[in-house]
Amino acid sequence: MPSNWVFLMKLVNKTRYAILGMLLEGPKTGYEIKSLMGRSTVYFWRESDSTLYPMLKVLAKEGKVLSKIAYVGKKKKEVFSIREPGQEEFKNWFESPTGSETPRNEFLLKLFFVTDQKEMIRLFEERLEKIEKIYEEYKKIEERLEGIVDSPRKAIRLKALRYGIVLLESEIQWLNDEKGK
Amino acid sequence: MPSNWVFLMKLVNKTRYAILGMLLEGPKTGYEIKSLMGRSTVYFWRESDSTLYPMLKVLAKEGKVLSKIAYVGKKKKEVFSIREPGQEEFKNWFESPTGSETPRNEFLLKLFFVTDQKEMIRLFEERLEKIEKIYEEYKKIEERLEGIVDSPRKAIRLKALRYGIVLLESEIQWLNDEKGK
DNA sequence: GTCTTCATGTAAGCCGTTACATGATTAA
DNA sequence: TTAATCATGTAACGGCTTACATGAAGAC
Repeated sequence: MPSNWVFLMKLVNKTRYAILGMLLEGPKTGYEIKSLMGRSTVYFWRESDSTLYPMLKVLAKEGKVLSKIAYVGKKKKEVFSIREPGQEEFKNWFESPTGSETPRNEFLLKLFFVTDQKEMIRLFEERLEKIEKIYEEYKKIEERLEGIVDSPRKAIRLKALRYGIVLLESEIQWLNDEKGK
Repeated sequence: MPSNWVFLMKLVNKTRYAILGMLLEGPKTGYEIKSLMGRSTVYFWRESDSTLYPMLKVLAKEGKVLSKIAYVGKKKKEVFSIREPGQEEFKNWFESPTGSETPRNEFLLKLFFVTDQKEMIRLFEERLEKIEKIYEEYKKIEERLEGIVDSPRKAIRLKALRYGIVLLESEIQWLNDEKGK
C-alpha cells in the first residue's frame, strides 16, 4: 500500500456540477447554459466556452446527460437533458461538504501591504466603486425577481440574492464610513 | 499588425508581488516568507513551496532581488533582499488598478441550486460553522496586534484586519438570524 | 448590408496544486 | 531517539484562460 494512499485526493472538476445543476431545471443547449450563467451566476461562477462545450460532450459520453440534435431551419442545435446518473452525481456533490479553498484576493493582498493612510484610502475608494456597481446589478436582479409570480422557488432565489445584497451593503457602509473619517 | 494587438494581455504572475511585498519589510529566506504568510495572509493569499522557491530564483535572475547565501553552523540559508528594480515593479503593481477576477465560490453555487428550505438551512449552517472559525482566528490575530507597541504600521494593519472582522460579523449575524426564523 | 446574437468548438500556454524528495537542527 | 521544525526544491498533472476559428439567422 503506497504511503499516499489516503491523500490521493483527486481534484474534481466542478464545471460538471455547474452544468448538471443548470440542466436540473430542464433541457438546454450549451449556449443556453452559457447565457443563463451570464444572467445569474456571473458574480460567483463563470465557465468559458472552452470548458463548457467539451464538458457537455464528456457528460454525454459518461451517460450523465442525454444529447439530442435538433434543427431550427438549417440551424443545428445540440440539446442536453440530465439523466438519472447525472442527477445522482449532482446530489452527491450537493450534499457533500463544501470545499473551502482560499481564493486569492488581490485587493486584500494590496491592503496587507499598505504602508500609509493615503494608499489605504485609495484602495478603499477603488473597492467601493467596484462593489457599488455589483450592488446595482444585484438590485436590478432583485427587482426582476420580485416581479415574477410567487413560488417556493422564487422565495428561495430571493433569499439567496438578499444574502449577497446584505453583505454588499455592510461592506459599502463600512467603506463609506472610512471615507468620511 | 495582428488583430489581437491590444488584447494580448499577458497574465502576470502575482506570486511575484506577494514575494516582493514581503521582502519590503526586510530580507528573508524563502522559508521565512512562507511561514510569515502562514501567519498573516493565509486567509486570502497562499503560495505553495513549489511556486515560492522557484520564483525567488527567477526574481534573483531578473535582478529584482538579491540572493545571499548564509551559514548558520552547517546549515545553509539563502537570504533574499529586495533591490531597486524590485521595488519599482512592486510599486507599479500596487498602484495599478486591481484586477477583478471572479473567483469561483462553491458555496454560492450550491446556494443557487437550492430547491427547498431544508437544504438552504443546511447550507447556511455549514457556512456559519466555517466562518465562525475564521472569525475566531481573526480575533486572535487582532488581540496579538493590539498587544504590540503603537505605530502607524500597527494602526493600518489593525484597520485592514477590522475590515475583515466587520464583514464576517455581519455575515454571521445574518446567518444566525436566518437560523432563528 | 452590416451588426448582434445564436451556436460550437480547438489549440496553446500559463498557473497552481499534490505528491515526491532530501537532509540538517533542535526540543522533548 | 524520535518528532517537529527548518530549509529547499522537482515532476506530473489538471484546470482554466486567451486567442483563434467558423458560420447561420435575425434585427435595423
